[in-house]
Amino acid sequence: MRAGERAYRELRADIVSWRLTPGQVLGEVDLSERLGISRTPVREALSRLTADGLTEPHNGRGVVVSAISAGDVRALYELRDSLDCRAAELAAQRGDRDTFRALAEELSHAAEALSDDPDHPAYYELVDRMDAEIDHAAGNPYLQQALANVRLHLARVRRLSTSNPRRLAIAAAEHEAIARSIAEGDPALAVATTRVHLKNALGNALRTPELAPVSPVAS
Amino acid sequence: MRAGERAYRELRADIVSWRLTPGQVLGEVDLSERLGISRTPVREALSRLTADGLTEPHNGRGVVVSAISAGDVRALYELRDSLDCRAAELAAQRGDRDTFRALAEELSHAAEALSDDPDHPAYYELVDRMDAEIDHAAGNPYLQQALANVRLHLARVRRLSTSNPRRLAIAAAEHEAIARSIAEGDPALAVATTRVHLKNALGNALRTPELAPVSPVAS
DNA sequence: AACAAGGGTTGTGTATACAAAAGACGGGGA
DNA sequence: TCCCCGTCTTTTGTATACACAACCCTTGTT
Repeated sequence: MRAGERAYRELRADIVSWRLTPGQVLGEVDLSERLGISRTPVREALSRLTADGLTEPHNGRGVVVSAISAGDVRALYELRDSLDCRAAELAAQRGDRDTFRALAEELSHAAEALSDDPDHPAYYELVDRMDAEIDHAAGNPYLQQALANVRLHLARVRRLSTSNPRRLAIAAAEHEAIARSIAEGDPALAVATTRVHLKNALGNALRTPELAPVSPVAS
Repeated sequence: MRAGERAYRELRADIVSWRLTPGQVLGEVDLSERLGISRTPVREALSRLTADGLTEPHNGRGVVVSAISAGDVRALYELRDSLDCRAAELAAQRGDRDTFRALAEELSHAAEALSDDPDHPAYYELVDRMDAEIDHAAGNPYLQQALANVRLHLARVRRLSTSNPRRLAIAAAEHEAIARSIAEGDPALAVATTRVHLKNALGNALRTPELAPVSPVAS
């Protein structure tokens, strides 16, 4: 694989998983030595990260990992509400009903899988698959790209949120409701179920204590 | 100014203004010679353009200017509807009423300015200012960035659309209605007026004959 | 002792050289 | 005559070298 691509994915994973914390300065020389590649692909990776909003230019000198505050989470959910509701609405109009019926069925059995694994990878894989199916059903590449960007930032928040089994069980039921409303081809209901889910998800995300109340200046 | 930044803006302007047409292959060496800079900043500019969606990787070999079809315009307006309506809604909740009252007043007098200039720069400047005020009032940087991306693509379409004075006069009235609903602090009305405007704007944009009916493969 | 000026150090922006990979073209064989 | 394979060219991907700018530390002066 191309070195620049590898560097980008590695750094992105480090940021999303909070191995790199906000305020961390990313110098080109440091990274090129740490990753064993030259500065050129490192520069490419850093400019892509900055375009994604995961890093910010730092006083004209390098880039730093962006902070993410409770206000950012609210703003992200505001945008996500617009995008997810529209995607669900379109999916209900255009999607394949059997696909979403099958997803709803799987989600109804997800409660058992929740207690199996400590990090619940099977559940998150299922949610990711549903997101992908909604994207595909909406059939709108611009909407899809905007959603991908929002999900990137939200993945960062999710790694911080406490994923207690109780909330996950409720979330699974909410996802099932969304899938069923899409399967029934009911756009208005798809919007409503999505909105309900996002309202609860935001409430849960804001319960994260590690979130800075306001965007802190990286010191 | 940095050479990469200049190259990016120049190429972006060329694409948006259709001086570079879809399918045009952008080679790094060609561009570096044409712009009088080395390949390094050219590469940066091209990767940013590709991230914006204005260019696409071409068979693993360089990039080409993206095509934009009637389907793309529909998809863009689907996304724009979600984003603009939400922005107008938030602006109606959070915005400064006097600002939008003043904008509405200016727009009500825009009809006269429409006949003055062949390309109507004063009118478009006013619309851009209103967009900026809505962005500011919404106070959501993520929404703002998503909107900027959509507007970039729509600017490309607008350069192709026939801007007949009749349509522009109607559009000005629609914008005035949006500004007034925001000034009155009525979120639901702001959404409604925005949606009306977008519906008409889409109809006008789709009347552009140069738009490929489906996304053509660049030959 | 504090502040300012200057030099050194560090890091980015750009250019260029080198390497690698992916078509294009031609030759040879069936 | 057509197809396949090898080589060749062209273009991208990566490395490195150089130039310039910003910060920091030191030193001298007030």
